[in-house]
This record gives sequence, structure tokens and C-alpha cells, in this order.
Amino acid sequence: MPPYESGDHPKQKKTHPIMRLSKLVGRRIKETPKDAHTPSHTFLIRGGYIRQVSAGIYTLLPLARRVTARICEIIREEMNRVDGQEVLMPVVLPGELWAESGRLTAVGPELLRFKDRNDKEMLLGMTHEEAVVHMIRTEINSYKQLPCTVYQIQTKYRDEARPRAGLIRVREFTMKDAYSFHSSQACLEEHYARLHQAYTRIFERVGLTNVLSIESDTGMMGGSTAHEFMAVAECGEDTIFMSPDQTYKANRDVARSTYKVPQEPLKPLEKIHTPGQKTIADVAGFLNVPTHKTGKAVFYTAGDDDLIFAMIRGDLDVNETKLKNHLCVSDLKAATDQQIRAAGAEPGYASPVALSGSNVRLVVDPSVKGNPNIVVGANEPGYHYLNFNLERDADEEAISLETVDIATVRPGDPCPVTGAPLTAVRGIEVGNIFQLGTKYSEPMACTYLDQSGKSRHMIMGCYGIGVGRLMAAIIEQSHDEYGPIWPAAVSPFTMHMCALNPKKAGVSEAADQLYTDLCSAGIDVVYDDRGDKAGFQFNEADLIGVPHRLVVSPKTLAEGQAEYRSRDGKRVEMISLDGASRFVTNLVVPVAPETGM
RNA sequence: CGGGGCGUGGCUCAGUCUGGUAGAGCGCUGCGUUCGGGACGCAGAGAUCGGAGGUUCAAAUCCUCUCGCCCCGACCA
Repeated sequence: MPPYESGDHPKQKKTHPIMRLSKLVGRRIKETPKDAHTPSHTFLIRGGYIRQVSAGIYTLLPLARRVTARICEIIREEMNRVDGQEVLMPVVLPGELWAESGRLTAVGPELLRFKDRNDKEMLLGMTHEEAVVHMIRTEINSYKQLPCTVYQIQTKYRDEARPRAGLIRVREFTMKDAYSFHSSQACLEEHYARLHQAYTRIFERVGLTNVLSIESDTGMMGGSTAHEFMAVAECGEDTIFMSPDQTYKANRDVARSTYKVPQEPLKPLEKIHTPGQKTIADVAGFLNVPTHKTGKAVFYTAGDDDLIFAMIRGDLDVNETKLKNHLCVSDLKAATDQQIRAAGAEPGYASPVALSGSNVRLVVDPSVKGNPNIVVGANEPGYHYLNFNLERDADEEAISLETVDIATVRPGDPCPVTGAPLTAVRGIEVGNIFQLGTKYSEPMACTYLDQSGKSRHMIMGCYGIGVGRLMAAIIEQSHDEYGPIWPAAVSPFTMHMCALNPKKAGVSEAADQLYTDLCSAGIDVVYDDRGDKAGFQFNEADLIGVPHRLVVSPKTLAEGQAEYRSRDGKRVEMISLDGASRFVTNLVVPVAPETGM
């Protein structure tokens, strides 16, 4: 290779990306790999988009990289429109930074930690609050610089216990994460609303057709208000409850319902012999009462603290996420029989009645609180109480008693807003937004001086989108039995061109010419120049999933034409080769992004 | 972390129960014939059967240990 002349930098050379299928890295696979069980996983593998390297760790081949690049461009445009500034923070972070926020110890094995050569504790970033605070607290120190929003598109690593379904749940992934900094809660809330709109636009523009914005659990991120954006899909891991008119939508972990309590006169507490009846179903059957007239006792331990006695209506189940959030603990374990007995309760016959004096934390769901005359255990093997009434019969002097919603909502339960029966759908979490408040700025001393010269903690928001997961979600919502049907905005190519029988007179010349014309017109074309049988080429085209296809063959060439077909099969027509460039250009008039907010 | 399943050419699998020198289809290379919804013929290349021990004259196959991957659950910004 001769040295470059002065001014002849390689970057300045016009490069022609390889768009011939004969040269594209990544082959199509005819058979479904045994590991693939969902449409997106199957087609990403079969179409030559991704390859697994390890559990939850994938290589993106050129086709997938083209898709994610287009997704990232849309995200960038929308983030820039809400005043985001792109940055890039490290993947490898020092443990000490996470010690500042407390998450070094608070986060479990999901955080991958390791030592560097100097025996210093390091970690792979699973999210970047600490890193961004480290950046902002040194760059921003005046109210005049607020609000400010930065974002990055960066690799994250989470040591997931169980990766699954291809790109839906992985260990290493690319994420767009944004962080905003404010001097007031009102400013945060205003910006949060703007980001909510930006997210809605992003998911529309990438071609998702069914995305729900729902109330979500704030989990380990902390903070108060949070929303998740859920792409509705069968293979989704999350369950969303919503009212038929969608005025109420919430993740199962925060979904509420209203359980009516009957009005009836209180009857006297009565102990009754119930030998061997330890489960709700047993007791209800034995005493011939409906399960919703019983009380269920569930015991947990949190850390090394006292026993948690969760009490809920017999037909309902405790939602452990709700309970954890109420107790502000991250690990909740089912208590052992010994622990239950040590607290003065009897497994299978546990009761809040005779717990006096024991160090039990009693958490009662509202479904029990006003519910009159229910059946509960008697803290004595083989005995229950009839006509238990919480306010009257639980000894509030001796035990702490909290009433808080800890129920798991079921499909058909009444909506807390409209009262209509809630329905459940499955969804893939493609994005989320959080109002963090000062959860990180306080412990990490991220402050600014306000107008009066007083030092204050910045108020933060954070906003994430999983890029690879988004690509998979798009396939989940747009595919047929043959492959993906890419929305034009994110398709790896605009046009898929086939040359049938290229050795026949003039075909390959005409196809090459068309390919060149389209490329010159700025169209992203992938050209199947391999000369395989028609059916083979068509099946591969479907498996790649480009929304438009042109075919040149001896048959079409005889008429000076090419055949156009849309991937969804809704449009098929012959076009003249002369006017092909114009036809295609008209076909793919880009959807201009909306302007303004 | 509990429960289940699977590791045999690049891919999908058979062979394992009942030990006897490793197979098929797809894919790949070459030649020829075909050519509008996954063509055909001929000739080839390619696997120390996940790994390590052990039993045996002989191990893909039996035993022990181990690693990896998938699924269900638990967990999960």
C-alpha cells in the first residue's frame, strides 16, 4: 500500500458499503435453532442478524448493526430535541464511586465486580447514576447552569441470573441512558413530562405499534414517580393490568384494586376445632365459608430483623414487591416454621389474635382491615377463630400494626379508578423514566449554589431505553411466518433487489445497472447477486425482512421492467427499469420528524 | 438459587437403554444440468462425540466429577 498523499486521508475517501448479498457477513439459516423460542429470537438468528457468544451475550452482525444504528439515530434526534447533550461514560468504574452512593453493597450479584492489577475493586456499569453524578458535580455548580440533561448510548453489563429469549433479556447490552439535573421538583416534573413525550415519539418512529406507558415500581433505582414503556408482546416478561378504556395501566408490581368489604354486624369471636385444616382451601371447605371470608397469614423475614406477619384476605396473594417497598428492604425470605413458632405463632393456624408481646411486625392488607367476621387461625394447632374483626380482636397495644396495600391484583379485579374489571397483557419493557429526586445527589454531594448563594442538592431524573431489546420488540410486533417485516424507519436496507437467472442474456447487466442507479440515487439497497433459484432468493429476502423488493429476471427484462413487491405482500406491480429510481424514491419518502414540542 | 432438559462436522438431529473402529439432512468446495417461492446429478472437504478421571480387550454409549447452554420458577435500573 502506498503511503497516503498529503491531504489524502483515508477518512475522506468515498467508501462504498458492501451491499451485495454475496459479500454480506452473516448467513441465513433454514432451520430454527433449538435455542430460539420466540419470533424475534428465531428471526434474528435465522436471518443472520445476531449470534450468541455466551449466555445473554451476543454479537451483532452487519444487518443487526444497521438496524440498531438507525434506532440510535432516531433516539439521538429525539434526545437532542429535548435539550439532551450526548456524552460517553466508562463501562468500567471504580468501586469507590459506587461506595459513595451505597450501591456497592446494596446491589447484589447482578453487579459484576472484579479487581484490577493493583487489587483495586472495579465493576462493570449496569447503569450510570454514579458516573454521571461524578461528572456533573464537577462541571455544574451554579443554578445558572441548570437544568441540564446528558445522555449516552453505551454498553451496560448486568450479571443476570437467567438471560432468556435472545435479545429480550441479556447480560451485556446497549442502552441509551439519560440523566437530568434540576434546581426544583417542579422543573424535574416539567422535564419528565417532556421526556415522556419524547419517548412516545421514539417508539412511534421506530415503528412499534402498541406501546403502553404505565406506572411502575421504582425498584433499586429509588425515587418516587416512575413509568415504564411496555411493548405489548406475548413473550414479554412483565404483566400489565389495565382498565378496558386504558385510563388505568400499571405493572403488576404496583397495580392496585379496590376490594369491597361487606357491611354486616360484628359477631362474637368464637374458637372452633379445625383438625388438619391448614390451608385456606381446607379451612374454607371445612367450615363452608367462601375464601374471601378468611384471612391468610404469610410470614417473612427481612434481613436479620424481626418476623414480618403479612395478613391478607384468603383468596388474595401477597405481592412481595409491594411488601418489600413498604418495608424498605431488598431481600424478603419466607420464614421457617421454627421462626414462626419462636414468635409465638403456629404455622398453619397463625393468628394476629394471641400474638401479644411478641416482636412481630404485622402488615395488614386493606382487604382484611374492615372485613367483618372472617376466619383466621387461633395460634393453636387444630383451631381457628370465627368472626375475627381486625380492629376489635388484634391486640394493637402489643404489636405494631400497619395497614398497607400488599395484594397481587388478579385479572377481573375492579380497576381502582373506573371500577371496571382489569385485564392483563404481557409486555416487553423497552424504556423507563424515573424521578430520582436527591437519591444520588445527596449521598454523593452533587450540589450547586442557588440565587442566594446557598448550597443545594440537585434534583435528578433518569431515562433509559434498551436498544437491542427495542430491536427485538419491533420484530415481536411486526413479523409473519417467514421473517421480520421491518418498519421502513429502522430496516437495515430500504430495498432488496433480486436478479433471477443472472446468466441469461442481459439480466445481470440490467440488474447491476439498476443496483448502481439506486445506489446513486441514495437508496440503501441490498442486492442478491448470487444467482440462486427464485424461491431460495425470495425466502431469504423474506427472512431479512426489508420492506420493499425489486426483481429483475429474463421475464421482466423482456418488457424492460422489474417487479416490485412490498414485504407485506399488499402491493405488487411491474415498473419500468428506466423509471425505477424515481419509483423507489417516491416509494420511500421519509417521514419527516415532527417539529417542535 | 431450586426444578427439568440438552451437549455428537457450521446448523438441525439419529446413534447412548442393550459397549465392538461415527451417521443422515441442510450448509460448504469443484464440475455439469436446471432456473419465478428453499432444484438435481457426480466428485469432495469437514467431528479425537463439551472436558477430566475411572471401569473394560474395547467407551459417543457404563460410573464419578466437572464445564457449558436452554426451559420453568425465584431474582431483576
